[in-house]
Amino acid sequence: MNVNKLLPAAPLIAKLETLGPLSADAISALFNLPHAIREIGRHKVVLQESDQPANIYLLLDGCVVRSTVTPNGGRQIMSLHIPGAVLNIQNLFLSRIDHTISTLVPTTVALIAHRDIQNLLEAHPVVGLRLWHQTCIEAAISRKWLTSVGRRSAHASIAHFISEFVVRMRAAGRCEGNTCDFPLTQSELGDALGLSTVHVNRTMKKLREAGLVTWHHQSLTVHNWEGLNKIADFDDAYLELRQPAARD
Amino acid sequence: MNVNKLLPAAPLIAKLETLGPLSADAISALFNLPHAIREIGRHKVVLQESDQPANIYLLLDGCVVRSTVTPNGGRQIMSLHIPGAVLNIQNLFLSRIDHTISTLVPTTVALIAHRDIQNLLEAHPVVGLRLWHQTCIEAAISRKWLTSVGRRSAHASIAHFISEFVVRMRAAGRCEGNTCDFPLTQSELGDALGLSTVHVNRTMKKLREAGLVTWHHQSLTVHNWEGLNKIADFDDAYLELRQPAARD
DNA sequence: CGTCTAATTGAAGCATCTCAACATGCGTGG
DNA sequence: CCACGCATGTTGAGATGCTTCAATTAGACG
Repeated sequence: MNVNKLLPAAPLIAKLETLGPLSADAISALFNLPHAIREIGRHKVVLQESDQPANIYLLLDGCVVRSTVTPNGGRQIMSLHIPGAVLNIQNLFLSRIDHTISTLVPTTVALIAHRDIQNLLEAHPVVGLRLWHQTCIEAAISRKWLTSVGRRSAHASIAHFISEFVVRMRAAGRCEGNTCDFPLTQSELGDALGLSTVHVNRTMKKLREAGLVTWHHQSLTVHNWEGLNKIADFDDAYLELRQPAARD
Repeated sequence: MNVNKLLPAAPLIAKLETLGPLSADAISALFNLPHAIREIGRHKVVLQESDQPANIYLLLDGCVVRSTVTPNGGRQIMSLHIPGAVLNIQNLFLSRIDHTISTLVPTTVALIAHRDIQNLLEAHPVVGLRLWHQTCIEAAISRKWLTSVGRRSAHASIAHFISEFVVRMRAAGRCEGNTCDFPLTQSELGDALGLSTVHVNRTMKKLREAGLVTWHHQSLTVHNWEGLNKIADFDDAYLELRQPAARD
């Protein structure tokens, strides 16, 4: 554990602060968490099904997905995470994980001991509330994915995925205009949406021909945001990216 | 708000206690929450998309689902809740809800003001941790559903749904032997799994003919638990119903 | 250059859907 | 107590969105 250098917690803090204020003390406590940094290559496993990780993993840079494999060989990607995400906060409560977490691109994570997180949460309960809030937002994202996979056509499903991804990347300051990195392959996009690679390819072709998006070499550009959102039935409210919680 | 009668919190407390111990003080605080009871008929809306509920809803009896409707008229059910569930704990953080919560059968809920929950969480932080834990388990359930809808055949998908439902009902003490109430219609089961009513019907017929389950008049019996679990690829570990959290 | 991964396209098959008809059961009003 | 209506379940037949298999192209990288 590196207890001398500060934790590069800026992406996490930025994310938590979109959810509500954090005291200077809490922020300082986050920066001073003991931690180890781990660099992981592209398409490597971070945590494996049935692991009982002794640490909490904070995503600093890169991109990871949760996935499982079914007996017939199919793979389902269940969520995607960009920097600032805490990958296994559930391991504060659950001992095992029931899925695999793996990288899409070269990725950097920080490992933080359960004990240190627990101490921080006791000293700064507001951090726990922000992290719980984040858990709730991820649950909302998961529900949207379920709706895509269950009830939307391949076109709408892919359009929704792209819309959500771009909005999240923009909120994380990782989008230039209408262009951002897009770290998935067509095969991985299919695994996220319950589609075959072939069908993803054909459907993307139509979206491209309709002038909505282009996608080359891991870089994606949206040319017609409103058109894309419309066929996606996309509304970013569930991502809770702006408004301070109003209450009736 | 009824501040005189005790909140019938037994199902909630039983559920939270499967996750870890609660102090007698915390339990007493739960029983003494000010609340209002609301009885709701079958197939009624409890909370509607874009509502900003002023209360937290605790499910005391009955059964509810979260769902949304897509522009093409499809409906996706994203989760199902049995007594003991807190239906909108996310409204402690998020002002609006992005889906509809509706009853499957006649249902009783308790309404508790945000302020009273917040006070309780400040006085008994362990209750917050248990509820957060529960949020994480619901997220795990949601990931399993996504896997079913995205990558499993209709047979496996329905078998998985039934397996999970029966295990959850049993854990809640609402199962007699291999028989329990099954509050969904075939159409609703289809909406949960992204299938048409017709296909649910045909698939159920095959499961019945294979001697796995019978289902009549809202009552379901599993005749071959191992066979059902096998085609479902079902393992109940993600429901976290037994073991106290071991740690490496 | 040769090798590997990812993208692309064609063709055929099938799991699941849609449309449509009919059966069953249950609550309600006459 | 019967008749009707409505929700739910059941079955048939035809249509289709998506899959699978297979082959080819294009880029990236040592």
